[in-house]
Amino acid sequence: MRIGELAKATGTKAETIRYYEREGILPAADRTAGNYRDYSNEHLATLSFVRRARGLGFSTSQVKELLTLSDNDDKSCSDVDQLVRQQLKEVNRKIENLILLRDELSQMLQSCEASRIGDCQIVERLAQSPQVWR
Amino acid sequence: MRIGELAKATGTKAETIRYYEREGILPAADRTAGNYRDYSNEHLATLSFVRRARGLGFSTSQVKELLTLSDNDDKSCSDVDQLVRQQLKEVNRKIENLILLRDELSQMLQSCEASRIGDCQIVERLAQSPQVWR
DNA sequence: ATGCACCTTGTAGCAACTACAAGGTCAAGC
DNA sequence: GCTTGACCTTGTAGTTGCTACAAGGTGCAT
Repeated sequence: MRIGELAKATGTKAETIRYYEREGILPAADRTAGNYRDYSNEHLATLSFVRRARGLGFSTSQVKELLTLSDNDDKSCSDVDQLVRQQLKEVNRKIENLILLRDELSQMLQSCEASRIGDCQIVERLAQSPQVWR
Repeated sequence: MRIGELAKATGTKAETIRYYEREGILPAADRTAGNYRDYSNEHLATLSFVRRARGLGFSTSQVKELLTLSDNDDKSCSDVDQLVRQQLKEVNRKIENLILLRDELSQMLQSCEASRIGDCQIVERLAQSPQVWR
């Protein structure tokens, strides 16, 4: 299949696929007589894997690692497990930070509500300290 | 104050401050006889504002908007409110996605636990469809 | 006058794409 | 057989928000 078809099948832009090839994430495809890339079902499977892992927040280098790990089956399981665990930790960290952030933002909005009659405090809140800003 | 002092006071690298100046986020400072940047307390307040807003996940262009909004006091409150609301929505979206992601990752780990004796399913799970990957 | 911390500008790098530009290929329609 | 249009090729530059040099200037203490 040609790059456009693969792109459609995986929801990836053709340019991104070429980028993955340049970066060694996706193996290079065969070429047709007219120098078009010609992808196999293995490519399709690999690219799906890559997109899914990226969607789960793995970096491209982690994805590369996952790919090589899944190539040699023995011993790989604990390494893969390790990577997933690390990623899970990272995700939890992000969630916690975002929740703090959400709380701050909604407090800002509430302080705006509260002072409908006067002028809202959002800018002051952002400026944080009670000094007049500008 | 010189750039290093401002940097220390706000927890920003000097290079980042110069970057903000180039990008028009922070107004240019006066210069000393020796061509060093010489910052005022207003700069300090503005930079604190910028860092705080960035820390809350506002993009640099949103920060610029917030800065200009807070410059002309009238009418600004509802616009600021709007920006904060938008940001809050975005943050909630991110949190939801991350929670989905977390669930998937921990399910992966559990399927690994479950099949201690056999080989773990993580790679298969990533590959998603039951086709053999590679 | 010499060392050192600090400053200046300019440029390049990071991640992970995305967006051109300028040109080649291929099938369909007239 | 020739054109049109969709698709493909390579290469390069842009995006966001910094960060990291390199090569040189300033300011102050010893």
